[in-house]
Amino acid sequence: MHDNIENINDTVNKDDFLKLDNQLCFSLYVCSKEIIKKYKPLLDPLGLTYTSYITLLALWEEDNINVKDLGKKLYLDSGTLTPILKKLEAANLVTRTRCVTDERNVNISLTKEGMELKEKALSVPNELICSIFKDNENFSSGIDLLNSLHRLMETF
Amino acid sequence: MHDNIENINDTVNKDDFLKLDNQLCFSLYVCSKEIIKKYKPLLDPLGLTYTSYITLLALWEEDNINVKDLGKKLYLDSGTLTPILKKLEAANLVTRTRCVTDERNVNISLTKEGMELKEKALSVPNELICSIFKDNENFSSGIDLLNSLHRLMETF
DNA sequence: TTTAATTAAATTGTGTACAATTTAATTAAG
DNA sequence: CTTAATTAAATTGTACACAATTTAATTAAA
Repeated sequence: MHDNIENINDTVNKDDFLKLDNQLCFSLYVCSKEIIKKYKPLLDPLGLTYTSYITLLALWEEDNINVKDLGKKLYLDSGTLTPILKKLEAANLVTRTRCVTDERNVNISLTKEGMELKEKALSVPNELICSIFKDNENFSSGIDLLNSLHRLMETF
Repeated sequence: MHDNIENINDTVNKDDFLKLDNQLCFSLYVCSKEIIKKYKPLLDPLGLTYTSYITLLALWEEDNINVKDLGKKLYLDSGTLTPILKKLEAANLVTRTRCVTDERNVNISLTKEGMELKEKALSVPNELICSIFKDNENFSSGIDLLNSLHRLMETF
């Protein structure tokens, strides 16, 4: 590993590495936040935050899933999910029930309202993309780029 | 704009768009969080969080900058920055002083300790990259990819 | 100039994130 | 079988992140 550090230093000035725009994470961090802000006007009418939206996305893909598996899909732990799921329950979009065969698990299921909300949410991805890109030329390359990035990250 | 929506629907099923892995933002959001977690063991010894680290990065690039301009660089508002800057001040890394010519502005300057911390932080970017990538082959393409993505986002 | 509008920070309130701990249930080991 | 280890959620505590409001200072307009 030390060899690799040396390799990088051969070609790039160490000081440049601290430059904000060279930071691997900073770009991701800013892009992510900026896009999440773009979701807000689209999700507000549905009564959803970004986090509750992706939670429902996961449930629309796979209903009746426990908190642990949901967290694995969303890369969120119970500390984040539990309060969000309680709010979704209070909004009558999901139910939270202890699993009868293993009382440690809590199963999350969509209610009729939760399922119906999907129809309203169908337009969100397109609206988001329209609000980001002027035209759709860049779109597929953008998605490919991000997916490959995501796969790369999963090798962590 | 409606034309563009139609174009997308011609090629991609509307329902597929809701699939989590097709989500533009979700990939960014997860990658960003995962990398920030990777910073933690590197920043803990310096007594920094990720946000205070990028704040110092900005100051190491440009010292003696007011909160507004710092926020523009970091894409953070005063609601986030003020508490962080107060903590950095309490840690003796920066000073916060009202600008004499315009008392509305607060100038942030590095202390001697704040400047010296940069030397310790020089190794962080390399260490981070080593902890993410097994080898450094993918590195420059990764940075290019993210920089182009970032530039794209700045056209919002 | 005296008020009105603008601007920069700070403050307030809400909503994540996540580490660490706790609680309760299940499984494994002796 | 009974205790020990493990597991899943929930809880607790800390730290952002940002919208909206407030406060104080500056600038613009009447």
